[in-house]
Amino acid sequence: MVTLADVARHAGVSSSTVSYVLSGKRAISEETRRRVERAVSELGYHPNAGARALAGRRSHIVALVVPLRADVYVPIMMEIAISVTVAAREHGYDVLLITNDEGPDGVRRVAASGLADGVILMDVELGDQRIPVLREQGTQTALIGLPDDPGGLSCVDHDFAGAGALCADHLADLGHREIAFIGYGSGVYDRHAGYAERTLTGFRERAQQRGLRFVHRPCEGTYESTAGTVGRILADRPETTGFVVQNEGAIGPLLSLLRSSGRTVPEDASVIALCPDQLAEQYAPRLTAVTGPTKELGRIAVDQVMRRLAAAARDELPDDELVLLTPVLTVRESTGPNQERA
Amino acid sequence: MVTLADVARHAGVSSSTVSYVLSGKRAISEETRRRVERAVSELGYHPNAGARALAGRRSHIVALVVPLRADVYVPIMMEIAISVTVAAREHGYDVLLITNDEGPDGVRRVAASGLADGVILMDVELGDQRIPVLREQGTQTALIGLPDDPGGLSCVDHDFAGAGALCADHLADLGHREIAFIGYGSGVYDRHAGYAERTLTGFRERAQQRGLRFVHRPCEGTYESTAGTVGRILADRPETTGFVVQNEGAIGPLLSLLRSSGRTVPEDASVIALCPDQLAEQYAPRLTAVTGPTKELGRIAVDQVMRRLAAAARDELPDDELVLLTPVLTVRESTGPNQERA
DNA sequence: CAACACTATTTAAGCGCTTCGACACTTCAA
DNA sequence: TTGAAGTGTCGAAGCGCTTAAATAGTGTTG
Repeated sequence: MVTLADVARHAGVSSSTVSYVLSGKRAISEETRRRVERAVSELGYHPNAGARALAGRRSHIVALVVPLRADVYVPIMMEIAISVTVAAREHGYDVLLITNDEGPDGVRRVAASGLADGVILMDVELGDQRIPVLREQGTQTALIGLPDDPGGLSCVDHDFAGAGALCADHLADLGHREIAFIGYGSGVYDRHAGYAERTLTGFRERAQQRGLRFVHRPCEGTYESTAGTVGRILADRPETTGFVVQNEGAIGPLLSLLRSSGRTVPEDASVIALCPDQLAEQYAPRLTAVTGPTKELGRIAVDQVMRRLAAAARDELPDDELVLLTPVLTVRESTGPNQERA
Repeated sequence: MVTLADVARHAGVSSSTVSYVLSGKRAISEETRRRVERAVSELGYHPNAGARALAGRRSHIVALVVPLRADVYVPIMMEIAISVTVAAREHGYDVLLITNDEGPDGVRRVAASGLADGVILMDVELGDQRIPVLREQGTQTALIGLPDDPGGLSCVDHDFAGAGALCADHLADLGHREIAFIGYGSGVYDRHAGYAERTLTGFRERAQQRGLRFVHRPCEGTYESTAGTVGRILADRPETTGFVVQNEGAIGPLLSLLRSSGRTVPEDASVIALCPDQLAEQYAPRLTAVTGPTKELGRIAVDQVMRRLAAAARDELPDDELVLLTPVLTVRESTGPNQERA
């Protein structure tokens, strides 16, 4: 193993000089810098992470806490995880993956041991148990999601309420008056997952403003469950011409069911999905969809943690930031004017 | 911050005694052990990770290298990542997430800095550049996937060849003679992704043994691409009654296209998918599918790394293990006897 | 030209833990 | 009764790095 001292000897300087060259925390002459850099690359030196963490009181690691649950669309989680990792690397940080099965203890362990300098929490629930732990540890934290009380933390999330409103507006603009909102399984609403509630609230408020009649139906996302839900909607409210789907698993079944009930999309029924564009493109017809910039979520969360860390290093009190990303409506082939009213 | 020394003082012993209580590496009297344990919990002590890594020359971290590419079914990657993380925790290890955009350098950095004690590589390609790096660093490594030369490494993977053979057998048993294999995009085959090639080889060999005629068609997995591919198959080989799909994105389109070409599944055409059961259940009709135990992959990879680490700690040469997990065929509603031949 | 400021480098003191060897004490066979 | 072996605890030396303080060298200024 090559150490700082080896590099120093090889370059003919003291080891602190090497350290300063590497960290840039002190002025170093051009000549010395070059000698050190040559020694570093000739010896293939990589600073020992443990020693660096111990002496520098910084691990250069952020922990990313991911949910174990699979009731959210998994590719999104992965996309966030990857964008967090890539963004963290740009700050010289690595990412530790923590699953939520340890609960608040996992977060405490990682923060208290100094394993991670900061924490990014995904899938935040209202009244999340991990938040008080992080607050009391004084760990720099960013949430992907919105808690009830974001004091002392930075947050970033999609503007789900705005996304819901966008759906309502689009269907209203097309002349639809009778809408069905097919949501996540009831478990998701039971645990007050913010994204589900906020989407629904945003949709509901705008729907009321625009004079839409609508029902919200939770749906587990399996074929059976969707068949039951959609069947009941079509039976009870045959006038329904607009469908909003938030549960990715329900999209395929919904389209099949509409077709087999004799309805053509978009002539007889309009379908708008709250899902990533990639998924929306996979169906026939391609789906009009509302989505937010997922990769940005990860990147912004990392930036927030880094800013907090930098402030704390200067002994300042970090700002609590709150960023909501604007959702985008992409009109494709699954929505059209309400023919009934023509 | 609470340190070992604080705990020692509070318990009235020396700090080495506390260390031995915690590590169990030396005999400690019942009485002392209890006093120390009480002090630990009263003070809320968590050993400093950096110091532990430095002194013990073990970071208690394994790196998991995930692909950036999205051409494999992402939920599987996530499932593996999570099972790795959970399994690692059971050994007292944490997981560092590394994306492949750093290439071999990422792996080198993490290994050479002692940030990770071991590495788990996903999405291994034939002739993978990261493998020689790991070998020369002497890092304990497990691969999820099979490289061309697994010397000095442990490997675990699904038995994709077996999975391909299982598909051929099932269709042959049902009397199908003219099969289309709808694979991944051609890029996947171009980079010699092992899983794609091995599935195809396993299928091809068994198909030949069983006297099946078949074509293999790469397919990007979008609706358009699948429509083109399937359209050509139906036009060129109208006798085709069996379909094997490996690209998850192509499943939905394939089913739609068969339906709109007037073919009923499974009466007129049998479809068998190489995909997770959860996905197979989502379609109508539910798909007969071949899949392997994904969670096991992560767990076994972790076990392999831990065994290698333990052997290396005893100054032994770790065994190279190679585990192939047997795939399982689940017959559902999308396959049936070939009616043409009746 | 002394006094000073400024720059570049070194010295040395830890960071909090693990672990080796030493030591005190007990037990037991010779 | 003594030496050997075993048991439980402690002291101290690092692990490889960062950083404050000291030092040496180099101009600048009154």
